[in-house]
Amino acid sequence: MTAAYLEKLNDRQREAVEHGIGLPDGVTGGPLLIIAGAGSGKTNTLAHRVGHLIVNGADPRRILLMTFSRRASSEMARRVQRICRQVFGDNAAVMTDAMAWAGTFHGIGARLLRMYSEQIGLNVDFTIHDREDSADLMNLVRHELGFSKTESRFPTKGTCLAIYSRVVNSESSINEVLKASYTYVLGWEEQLKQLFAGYVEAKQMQNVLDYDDLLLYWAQVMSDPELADDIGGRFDYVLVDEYQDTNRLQASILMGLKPGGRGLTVVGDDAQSIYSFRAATVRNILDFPNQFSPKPADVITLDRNYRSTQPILAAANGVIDLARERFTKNLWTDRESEQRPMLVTVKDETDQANYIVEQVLANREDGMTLKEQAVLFRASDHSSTLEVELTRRNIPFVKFGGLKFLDSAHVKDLLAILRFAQNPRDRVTGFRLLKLLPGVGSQTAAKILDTISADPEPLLSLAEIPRPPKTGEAWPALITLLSGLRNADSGWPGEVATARSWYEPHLDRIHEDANTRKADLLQLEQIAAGYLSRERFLTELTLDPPSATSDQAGVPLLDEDYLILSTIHSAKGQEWRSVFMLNVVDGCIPSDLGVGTTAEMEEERRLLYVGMTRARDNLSLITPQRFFTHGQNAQGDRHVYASRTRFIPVTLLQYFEVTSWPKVSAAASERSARQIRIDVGARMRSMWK
DNA sequence: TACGCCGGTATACAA
DNA sequence: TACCGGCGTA
Repeated sequence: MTAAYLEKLNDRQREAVEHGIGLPDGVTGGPLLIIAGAGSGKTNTLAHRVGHLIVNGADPRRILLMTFSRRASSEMARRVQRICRQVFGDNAAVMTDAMAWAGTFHGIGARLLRMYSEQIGLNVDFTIHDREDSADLMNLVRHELGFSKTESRFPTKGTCLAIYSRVVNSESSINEVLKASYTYVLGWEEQLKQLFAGYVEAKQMQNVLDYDDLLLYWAQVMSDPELADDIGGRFDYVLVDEYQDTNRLQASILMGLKPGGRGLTVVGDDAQSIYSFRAATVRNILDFPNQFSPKPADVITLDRNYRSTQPILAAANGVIDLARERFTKNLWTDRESEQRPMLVTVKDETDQANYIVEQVLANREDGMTLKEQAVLFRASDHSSTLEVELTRRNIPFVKFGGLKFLDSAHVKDLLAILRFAQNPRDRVTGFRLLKLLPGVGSQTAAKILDTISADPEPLLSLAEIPRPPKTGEAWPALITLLSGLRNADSGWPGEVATARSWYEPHLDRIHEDANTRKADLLQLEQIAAGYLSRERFLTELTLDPPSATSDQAGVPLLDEDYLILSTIHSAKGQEWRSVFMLNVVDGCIPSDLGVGTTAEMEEERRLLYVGMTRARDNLSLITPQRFFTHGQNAQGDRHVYASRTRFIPVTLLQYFEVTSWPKVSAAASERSARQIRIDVGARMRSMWK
């Protein structure tokens, strides 16, 4: 019996889907590595494998499926269901809804840690710090230890956290990390050790975990043979997507879950490894097969690309061919096209924006919707000029990546109320909340938090301490609010509205533009309504923040047509008919910040490759001759004259249609710039003669 | 001790 | 630019 859905796969894909399934007596197959190039049907193949497992009798509750983001996770679930429907009909949803263990590494980690909290001595009500909270806590400890007043400058909170995070995620020593990436702080090694010890202690006292803890605690749990057996025994199959972007800690967890590799499948593409700043290491995927003995993992390579036209692929292959180290083969396709990708020179960022608007509208005239087109860039702020132009021309767009809704102060304030109610030992949150009151600064807040955290019921003791001077009526109002939240008076999600109505007067007092911010708070309240409980809301919002300003359900924009703006990182796994890449110049790609080592440079090259391989039919790389930069060095804001990215040397130009825009006026404007019509300088000088 | 002002300096991408 | 620490004032 051959299922119909298998017929649509190519031989390699089918091999990957069927690997180890249908063995006698329900024996689970050995470890499998699928090397899947860009556009090779990776998601589809993995979804088919999961679907095929379920169709062949695997228990969906015992499948662990880890993806890179929740967006990827829900896309996967959708496809699995579609596949299962071909066999189970309308009952398919019952099977796929039972796939409770699909999510990100961090999300799954958080769930398991809550489940096993008692066994590992963790309070089940732990809250999770996002990056900013973690940095703030690091800063508190940094102050306590007196490192903020050192003679020569101690690294900032952000740098400290970055170092700490890398040490944890790469499973290496501080010394190794400093030598590799932070040589300029090598002199602070001892102090950093002290700081990190204090940071870890503070987190434990306050019952908070940071992102890294979710993996670190999980890995620690897996080092206990009994617990490892118990957790690993929950799952017959473990599948991991985007394995090239996992770090050593994640690999350790995986090996703990399935030491022999039975039922283990990982999928990835070393040419698309772009997350080393999060300590991801391409070695994970390269070394995967030989982790197992006596027989290494089977490897299946998917190198047929179904996405891009041949000329686009030729150009992308040309770029990645120049990489120092390569492991995967070139991709191939039979999608012929006459149209080579464009390499367009424009005068500056304004012209870059104008060119894109013109092309996007022209494409739409030709029947391509805005949603089928995307503009990609290296760093979030590269799109600002374009955003202004799109807004001016009334072209709707949604931006992925970069600064998010959740990062704005007023949203964090409102969340702080809920988080403090959930975990009143969280000092960072407590500080944020208390400092909203008039007349309360760091000193007063610290005293209050010191006092109440000594009590087994901090929120109850808050009501008993003397009212801090200068707080007026704001103090009893806060007490009422928090005790209401503690007793769950308004229930969920009603308490979000309660918190909001408490916060709004403070918002008015603190911010000039209170009204625009209030709209965000209403939106947050809507989002909250989609979650089952306060704990779920806070956890999932922290682990998987909306990746775009309009990423939430219920926003009318989702029904409309809009252009996609995205960082290259956020564009991972996606595709569009037409792709524009901004600022394909040295200084942007490669970023002038990230070119310290060869490894970093190579990652920048892969980043360009990832961006280019998102395109199906049209690809335009744009190189402004000059672009605006701010404050990266002593000169501050200034224009920089740019040249084409070093990743496209002259030898690769054959793959592109090289042109400039606007066609006519480029030469003309250059002429007029050279021709001086009035000598202003001379006039100024003559004023004083 | 809260808070606004000022000058120096870091450093994107993101679960 | 945006943040951070230091300083002066209420």
